[in-house]
Amino acid sequence: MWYRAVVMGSGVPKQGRSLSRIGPADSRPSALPHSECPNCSFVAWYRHAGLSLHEASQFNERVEHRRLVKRGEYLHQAGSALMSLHVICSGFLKTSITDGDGREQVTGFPMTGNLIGMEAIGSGKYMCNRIALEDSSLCGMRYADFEELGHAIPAFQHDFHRVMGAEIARDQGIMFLLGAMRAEERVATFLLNISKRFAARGYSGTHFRLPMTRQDIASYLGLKLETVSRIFSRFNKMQLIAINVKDVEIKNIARLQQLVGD
Amino acid sequence: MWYRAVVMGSGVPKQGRSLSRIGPADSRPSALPHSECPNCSFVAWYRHAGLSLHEASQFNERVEHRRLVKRGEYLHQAGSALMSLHVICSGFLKTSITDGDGREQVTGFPMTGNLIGMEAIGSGKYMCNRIALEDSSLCGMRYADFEELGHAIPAFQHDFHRVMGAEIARDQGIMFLLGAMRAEERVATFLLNISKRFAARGYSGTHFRLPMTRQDIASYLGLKLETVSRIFSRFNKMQLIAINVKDVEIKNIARLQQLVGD
DNA sequence: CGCCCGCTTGAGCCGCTTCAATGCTCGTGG
DNA sequence: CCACGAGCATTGAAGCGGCTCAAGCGGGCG
Repeated sequence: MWYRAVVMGSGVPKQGRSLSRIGPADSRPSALPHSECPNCSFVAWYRHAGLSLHEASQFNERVEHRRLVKRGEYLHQAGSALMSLHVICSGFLKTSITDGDGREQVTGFPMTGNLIGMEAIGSGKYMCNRIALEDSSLCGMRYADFEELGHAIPAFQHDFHRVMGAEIARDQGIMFLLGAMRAEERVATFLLNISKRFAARGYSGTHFRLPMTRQDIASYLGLKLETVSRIFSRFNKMQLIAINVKDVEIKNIARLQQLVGD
Repeated sequence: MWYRAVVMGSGVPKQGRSLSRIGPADSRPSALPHSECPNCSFVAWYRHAGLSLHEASQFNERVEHRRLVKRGEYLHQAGSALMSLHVICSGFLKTSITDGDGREQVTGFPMTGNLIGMEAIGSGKYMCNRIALEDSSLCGMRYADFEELGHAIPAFQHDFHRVMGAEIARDQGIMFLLGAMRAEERVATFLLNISKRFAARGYSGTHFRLPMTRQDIASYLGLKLETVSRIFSRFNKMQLIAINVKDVEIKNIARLQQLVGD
C-alpha cells in the first residue's frame, strides 16, 4: 500500500538495497533513477503501480531527482507559484501557515516518503511554508507532468487520488486533536504518531530523536511550548517515556495509547 | 469558478441522536435526465469543463441524480464503504468524526455545490459521518466512474484535482483556526465564512439562518456551546450582528473582519 | 397545546497560558 | 580543541480565558 507510506508514514524503502532489484535490464541506461537518487520514493511509487517498461521510463524521465534542502532552508513559502509536487527521499520537514500578524500554525511534519504540495493544486499557489528540519533530499515532478502521466497511466492516477484522499483524512484527524482533545492527549497522540512513523520506516519506534523544537510541537498541537515541556516532564516522571531534550524513549506505549483513549 | 463552490465541506462525528437513521441506499437507476435535477451541481461541473456533446452525455449517464436526505438522516456513517462521491444540489449537511468515547468533532458544514466524500478515497471507507441539517438533495457518482471519466476527459480530471487540493487547503485553514485563534476570532471567522458562502450562492450574505445548533458550531470551532452563545450575545451587544437564535444579520462586517485580523 | 430540546445567562473553577528566571546545548569562531 | 554566546528547554508562580455546573426560558414539533 504505497499511498499509506506517503501520507501516514508507513513503510517506505529507505535505502538503495531494495531498489537495486530494478536491474539495468529494466530501464534505459540514461533514465535510471537509482544511480543518482538511490532512495527516490517516486521509484517506489511507480513500482507499486506496476508500470510497464515503457511507462516506467516515461515516468522516470519526468522526475527531477535530488533536490537538496539544508536544515533551516525553505523548500518554498506560502504564496509562491506551484511548480512541482515533491516526495521526500530523506529528511524531515515542517509545514506551517502564517497570518498577517505573524502568528504561525504548524500543520505537519512530513518525512521520508511523504508527498507534499498538494494543497497548492486548488489555487496554483502553495498555501504554506515548508522548511527543512534537517538536511533533506527530495524528488520533484512538475504538476503538469503529474496530470499528463496520470492521464497516460491509470494506475498512477489512481494512486495519486488515494494519496490526496489520505491527506484529507489525515487532516481530519488533526482537527479532532485540535478541537476535541485535552493537552495531555494531544502530546501523547503526537508521540505515538511519530513513533509509528519511525517504526514504519524501519527505524526504532521506541527510541528516536525529535528533529523539531518545543515551539514547533506546541504550535502543531495548538498549545504553548511551556505546556508541551511540562507534559513531557510529567510523562517522564510517570515512566511513560524517558526524555532528554530531543532524545525520546517510549517506555510504556500501552499506557500512552490508553491515555489517548484507544 | 466552480471548484470554489465545492471547497467547504467535511465531516465530523456526532453521536447518540435517536431520531437519526441511516438513509436508504441509492435505489434509482442512474440515467435520469437533468430535467429532474435542475440545480444539479454536476451539470455545472461539466459545463465548466467545457465538454463536447458526446462527453457531456457520457458524463450525464453516470450521474445518479437526486438522492434525497431528510433532516436528521445520515448520508453515511464513518466506516462504511465508499460507494459514491456526492455533490450537494440543495441543502446543508454536517460532517463529523467520533472517537471511541463518543466525543464528536464537527469538521465541516458542506452546502450546495460542495463535493463530499473525498476523505474516503484513501482507504475506501468514509472516515466521517454526514448528516443532513435540512432536507437536502444530492447527486452522486460512483468513485470508479469518477476515475474512468477522469481518464476519458482530462478537463474533468483537472477540475477534480483542483477540488481535492482546495479541500486540503481548506483543512489547513481550519487547523489554523483551531490551533492559533482565540474564541472570539473563531466565532467571527465562522460567521464571515458562512456569510461568504451564502453570498457566493446568490443568497444574502448579511441576513441568513444558521441551520446547525450551537453545539455543532461549538464543536466545529473547538469550543463549548455556552462559549459560542456568549460570544454571539457579545457581538450582538457590540452591534456587530443582530442575532436571534438561528436568525443572523451581519451589521458590521468590517469590524468582524478586523476582529479576525484581516 | 404541551413538552422537550435547544438557547441564554450567571457564578465559580480549572487547565492552560503568561511572565519570569535559570540552565543547558549546540554551533561558531578563535 | 575549547570558550563563548545565542537560542532552546525547563521550571515556578500567578492570572485569566474558556469550561463546568446550574437554572430559567422560548419555540418548534408531535
